[in-house]
Amino acid sequence: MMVCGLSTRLLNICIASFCKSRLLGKAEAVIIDGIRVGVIPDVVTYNTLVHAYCQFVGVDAAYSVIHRMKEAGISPNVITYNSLISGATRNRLLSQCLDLFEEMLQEGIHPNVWSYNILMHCFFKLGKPDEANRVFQDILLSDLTPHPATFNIMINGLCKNGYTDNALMLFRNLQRHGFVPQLVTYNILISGLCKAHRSGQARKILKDLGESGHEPNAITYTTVMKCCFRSKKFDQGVEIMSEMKSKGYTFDGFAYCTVIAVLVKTGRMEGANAFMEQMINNGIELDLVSYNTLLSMLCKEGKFEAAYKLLDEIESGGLLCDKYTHTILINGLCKAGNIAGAQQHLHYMNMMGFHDNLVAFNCLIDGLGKAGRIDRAMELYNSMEIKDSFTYDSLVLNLCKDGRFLCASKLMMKCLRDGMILLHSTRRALLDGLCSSGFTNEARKLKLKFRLARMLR
DNA sequence: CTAGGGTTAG
Repeated sequence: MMVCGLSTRLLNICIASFCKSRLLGKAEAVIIDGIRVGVIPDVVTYNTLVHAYCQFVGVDAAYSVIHRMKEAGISPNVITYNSLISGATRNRLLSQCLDLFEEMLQEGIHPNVWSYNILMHCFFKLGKPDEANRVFQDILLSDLTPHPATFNIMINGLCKNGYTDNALMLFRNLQRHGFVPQLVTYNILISGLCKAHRSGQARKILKDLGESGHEPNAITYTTVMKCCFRSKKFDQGVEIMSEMKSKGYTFDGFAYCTVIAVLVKTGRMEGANAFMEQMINNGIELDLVSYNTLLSMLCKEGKFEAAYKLLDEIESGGLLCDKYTHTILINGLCKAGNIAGAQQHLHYMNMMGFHDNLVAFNCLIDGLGKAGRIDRAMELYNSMEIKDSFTYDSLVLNLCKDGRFLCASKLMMKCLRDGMILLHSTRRALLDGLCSSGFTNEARKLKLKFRLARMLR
């Protein structure tokens, strides 16, 4: 018996190692081999497998493992279900999350605090902060002991759903009640505040972090670096990067992509190329985001042959191009003046099931407008179900450039009715255009509407 | 079962 238990433990270590390296086939083979020589897999074996399938394949594949474990006479436990629910959350499948939760209760398995943490995270991820808050309150009122992650998930969810102030308030309140923030907590807040354009508060939290005894890690540095770049403090951003290097942090794919993207965006191609080379030489495995970053580099340099080749390379490597990949190429083609190529790729993108990629449509609208084909841009606009302020900005500006101020003005009115306020420069171009072509009344009317819209905001 | 950082358009 003792020997058998030990063997199962060894089996589990072996399975975990294969699963970590995404070698699910090998993990399965080891289980079969083990059974042949009398090593019986236990609930931990199956849970490891369920978790790996959730992460690398999908919840449905993981679910079929559950059938197999039941057949083998092993009952799933709370950890099995937590893995499944967490997998469904990653894939934004809310109804599946709730179904699994229900199923767990029906199986007589008691959810633990992690089950509720995952559920909260799920509600936040799907933009339902009220539901998440209800779960949070339930945890506090129940006899479960909240885990520090419970608070972190709550603070992060509030930030991501636009409730930065509530997140800060919760943070301070918790501190008053003896909650000791972890490094993650600081990272969550710094990121949230940066994204909400509250760099003053972000700096304050960064200072708190420095005084807390925690050492900022690579995630902290990447977050702050991104914040610098967004507020156009490029030198400061690069400085942070070298500080990160000198402290010996691994400069990982996240950090590299942050820096390379900003170098590409600001046209510093030598630097971008140098870092890309460094990233590859350092043996960092390229994932889809890195490939997308590389693609944006090639497009900016006008190397479209290489760009198309990269698409094939991505897919033959087993990755699937996402909406970013398509948008980057379509935008690149537009900016290079190859509208036909952009249209062709948009068509391809639709065929691949990305009809809802608004950013790509906006790129083509802008490209068509800049190429003097504003009527074709309007046609495309009319065929679109969803539009945003980027759509209107491009159209209004290009209509103005074409001298069609009344048409532009009509579109502007539609925006205002929908509660959108366009860029100051766009509004200026339209007002100036209307005035100089004698439509002073129209301009006056529009100005009044702008003022009203501002008041209603 | 473990929350946090990276890629797209005006």
